[in-house]
Amino acid sequence: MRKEKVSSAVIRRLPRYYRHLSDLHLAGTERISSSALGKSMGLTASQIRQDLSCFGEFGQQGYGYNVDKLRGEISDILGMNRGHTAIILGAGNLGRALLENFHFERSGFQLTAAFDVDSAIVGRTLSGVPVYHARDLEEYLRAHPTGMGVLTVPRAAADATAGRLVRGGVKGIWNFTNIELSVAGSGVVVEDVHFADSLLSLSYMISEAL
Amino acid sequence: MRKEKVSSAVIRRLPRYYRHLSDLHLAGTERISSSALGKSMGLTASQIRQDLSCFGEFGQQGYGYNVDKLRGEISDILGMNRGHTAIILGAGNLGRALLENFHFERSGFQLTAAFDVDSAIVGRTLSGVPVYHARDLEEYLRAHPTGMGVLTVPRAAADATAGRLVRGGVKGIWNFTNIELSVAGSGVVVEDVHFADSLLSLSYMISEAL
DNA sequence: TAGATTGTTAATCGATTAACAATC
DNA sequence: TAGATTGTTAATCGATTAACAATC
Repeated sequence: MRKEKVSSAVIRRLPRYYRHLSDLHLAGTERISSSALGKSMGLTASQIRQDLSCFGEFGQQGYGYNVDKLRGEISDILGMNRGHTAIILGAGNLGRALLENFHFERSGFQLTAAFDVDSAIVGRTLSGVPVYHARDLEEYLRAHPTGMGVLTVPRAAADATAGRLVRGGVKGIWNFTNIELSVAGSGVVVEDVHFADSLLSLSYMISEAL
Repeated sequence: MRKEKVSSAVIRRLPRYYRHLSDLHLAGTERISSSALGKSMGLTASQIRQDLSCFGEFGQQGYGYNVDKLRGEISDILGMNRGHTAIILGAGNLGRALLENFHFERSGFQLTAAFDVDSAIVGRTLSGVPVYHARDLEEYLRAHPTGMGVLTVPRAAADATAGRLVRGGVKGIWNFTNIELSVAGSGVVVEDVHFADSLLSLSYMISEAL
């Protein structure tokens, strides 16, 4: 029974399902039951069946799930085959690390451009991606409608840059700056990667264990 | 009423409280009520009071909370003042970006060393942190007991390196590799930063919005 | 004193788990 | 056919929200 509104707990598990199914497929596994998958992922079989039932019926009684078929279904659900485009804002250390090492295309995103203000890199091409001056962002977005912006600018420029992205029509922002963006209500979705928050959670858990 | 076992939902919110209270303090705000803090963070006042009550009583009826005092209490709860030490495993692009740009000390961690196998950087000092050869990890950990390891090695080396860290006595691993480490049950806590999972969640949300 | 706001107990809501008829 | 396993409904568990006496 499909759901119209899927809870964020379920959405957070979808990429994990995708990753585990990809690994299983790579290892040559053809089919798997919810209970076997649950055991390998540390979830209950019930939860897996309940999660999948938000999106449709992908299994077969008495058999389980075809690994590659389910992997494909989940990649569709995640929107990995929609040809999303992305640009990077801020080609400093972190932006460059993502640009040069992260495989955007494996998540279904095509990285089309990077923007910075440093004249030492503006005009160059890094890992096949052209670097433009940040002042030309609006012009670029008009000519090349873009789905998502990776925000790796310095803290001070974060909110202003996010606003420019939103006005330029992006649908989502992958936010690596350690502030909470004030673009709420604009219809744009923001996914935060807060390193500091993550580290502090770890600090808590380490400290508790002592 | 203090709790012995605090839920992970609460733990995830603590760093946000810390960040907001720090901003408020910087902005000169001396006191704040749970309802005002809730409004600015998008939480209910009830939730904030419920969360804090896991750790003690920090407010005053009719007044609210002293911003700087509460900030200090939360930093203690998070273990920010325990002098945790950390090392980085893998000084590639991402490891270097963290090494050179992330302020570990602001989260209470002292970064004492980095490890890599690349002879071009082994022996050098990056941002004040010495880079040793990965083969010397065990020797280092014996001489310098370390609280936490930042795992930024290539995927293929991830699980083996995690095992060496655990046997070397670290209490936690900050895992940037996109695999799930098999160190469960060792008493070591693992905090995952799965870029690809995060991006796929964003992909889902962008795709839904269309 | 009157108003504000806490910490805590009770009520509600949502997510996870268990149970089971349907069926491959 | 018999065994396995699904999708779904019901039961349980936990987290969030509401209410309120206590008190600054």
